[in-house]
Amino acid sequence: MAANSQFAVAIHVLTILAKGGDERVKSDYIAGSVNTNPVVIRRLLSNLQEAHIVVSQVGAAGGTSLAKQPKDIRLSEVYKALPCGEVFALHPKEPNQDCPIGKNMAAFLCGLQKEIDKSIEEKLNQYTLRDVIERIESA
Amino acid sequence: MAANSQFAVAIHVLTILAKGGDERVKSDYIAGSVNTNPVVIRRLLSNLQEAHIVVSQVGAAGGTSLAKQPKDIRLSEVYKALPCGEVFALHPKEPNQDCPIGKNMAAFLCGLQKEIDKSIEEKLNQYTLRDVIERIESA
DNA sequence: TTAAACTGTATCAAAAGAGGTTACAAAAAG
DNA sequence: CTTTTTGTAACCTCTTTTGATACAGTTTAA
Repeated sequence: MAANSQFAVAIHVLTILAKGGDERVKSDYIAGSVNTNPVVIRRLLSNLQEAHIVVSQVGAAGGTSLAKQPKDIRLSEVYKALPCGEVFALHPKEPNQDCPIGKNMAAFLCGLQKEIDKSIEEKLNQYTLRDVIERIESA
Repeated sequence: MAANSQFAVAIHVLTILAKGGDERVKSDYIAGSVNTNPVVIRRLLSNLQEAHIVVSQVGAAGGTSLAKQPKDIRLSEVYKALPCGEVFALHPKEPNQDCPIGKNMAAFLCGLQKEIDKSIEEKLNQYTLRDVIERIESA
C-alpha cells in the first residue's frame, strides 16, 4: 500500500502557511513546494479546516491561512484532524469463535490500541507548530 | 485492505503457543484458530523465530513452541520483531529543494517518528505475554 | 456583467502494500 | 521410502493512497 503520509505533508503545509502570515496562500503554490498535485493539498486543507486549524477562502484572491497562531497549534490537533489509521490493525478476518482465545482477543487488542493512541497523542501534544518552525530554521 | 495486522495476529498466535506449553503446535492448527492460511502463520512465525521468541522444528512431528516463558516475553519485543510500518510515512515524493522549508522538513519528521516509536515501545514494554493471557482468561 | 482566478469535490487511473493461495524443496520421524 | 511438516518463492487479488482531470460554485475586478 502507499503508506499514509498525510501527517508529514500537513506539517509541511502548515509551516508554509505560518511563513505566509496573514496572506492567503494558494494550493498551487503549496503543491509546488511539497511537490505534489494541488488537489492533494486541497483535500488535506479541507480536513484541517474542519478542525479549525486553517481557514480557506474561495474565489479569486482566495487561498488559505492559519486559523490561529503557530504557538497555539499543537501537533496532536493536527494528528487528530487527519484520517490516519491505527498503529496496528485488528485481525483481517474474525478469529474462529470456537477458539476461546480468539473470543476475547479483539477486546484486549482494541484496548491496547487505544492506550497506544493515547501515548502518541501525548507525545505530539508536547510540540506546537512554533516549535517545529524553530527547529527547522535552526537546522 | 486492512493495514498491517501482524501484531494483532502475533499476539493471538503466541497466546495459543503458551496454551500448548512445551508441545509443538502446527501452523495448520494455529491457522484454523486465527482463521487464515497456514502460510500466513508460518511467515509470521519466521519473524518471531528470528527474534528468538519462538522455536520451530521442521519435519514430521514438527511445529512451533515458545522459546521462553510467557512472563519473559514483552509485547515490545514482539512489536520490534515484526515489519510493522511507521506511524506516519514521510513525503511520498521528495519536497522541492528550492523551498527552504522542504529542505529541513524530512530531518525533523524523521526525528519525530523515532520519538513516537519510542513512546509506543515504552508502552508495549509494560506488558508481557503472561499479562495478556491473564486478561483474556479473566474476561 | 463578464472574465479570470480560486477552492471544493467527484471520479478515475496508477502504484504499492498486505493477505491469501498454490506449489514445491528440504528436513525429520517412523 | 513414505509421510508429515516447516520454509519460501511466486503469483493473484483486494484495498488504500496518491496523482490527475474535470468541472461547479464563489469571489474579485475590470
